[in-house]
Amino acid sequence: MPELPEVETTMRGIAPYVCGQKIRRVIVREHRLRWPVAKETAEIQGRMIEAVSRRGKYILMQLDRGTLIWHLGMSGSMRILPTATPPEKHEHIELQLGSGLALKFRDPRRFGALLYTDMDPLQHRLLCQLGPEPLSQDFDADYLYTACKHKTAAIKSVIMDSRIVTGVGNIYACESLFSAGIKPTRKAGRISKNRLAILIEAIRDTLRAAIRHGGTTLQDFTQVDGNPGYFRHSLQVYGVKEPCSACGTAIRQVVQGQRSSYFCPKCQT
DNA sequence: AAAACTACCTGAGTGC
DNA sequence: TGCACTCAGGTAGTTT
Repeated sequence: MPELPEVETTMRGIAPYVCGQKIRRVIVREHRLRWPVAKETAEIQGRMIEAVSRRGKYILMQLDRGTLIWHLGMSGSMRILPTATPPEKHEHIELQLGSGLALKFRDPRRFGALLYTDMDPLQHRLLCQLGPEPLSQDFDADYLYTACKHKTAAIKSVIMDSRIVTGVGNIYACESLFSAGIKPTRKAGRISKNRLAILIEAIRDTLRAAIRHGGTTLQDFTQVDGNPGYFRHSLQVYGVKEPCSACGTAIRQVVQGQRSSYFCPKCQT
């Protein structure tokens, strides 16, 4: 499931193949994604891709004029393949490049998106409300303590709120809370600043480790070369059937805000 | 104001 | 074998 590490892996994977390339042709086989594919994509033929970056779970593709904004949704992935490769099922969008290679976007569940803006993409209405990047210095204990203060919501829903901090989804929220020894259902306003500082480091460490492993593949996600992400083998609680690796207690699964949370009832308080 | 819930979607897995 | 059903989750928008 594409969270920050999967998006980062994808962005790094495509960058060497798309930066400096001219967009020769755009094919949109299915417009009905989370939002209809931006109509401007019909007019970007001939433009140059100058840079690729990431903000939260969005991939920004800066052109010589305008910016493409991609989101992988829940099942999106990107591949770089020879243009002549026959499209796979659910391969909705293809950017054919001057190199003879093509960027191919596949998304079975169509929760992804391709948007376009002529303005500063960070001011786009979907991006302007995003909180700090979890790997940046802005995300520190003072910030999180202030954000959590007086909140009665569970800490897990707080760190999954993209306005508080961006890029943390269900899997990495569960894993980070396990690393920090904090129960996902604990009320955010009832956690000390010291423990929040530990949680911040746990989030950073978890995300960085996942990026090193090429992300987590449960079903659809693939790296740009088609390989899965290998962080699945490092998961401590998410979807884990075995007892806790630290203390041997059975991992518990509870539903929180329509999402499954996994935690060790002994290690996490 | 904040928290909880809903809709969007397909494929994998389960049980009969 | 096949059908009906449940579950998975990112996030904008709606309701409580």
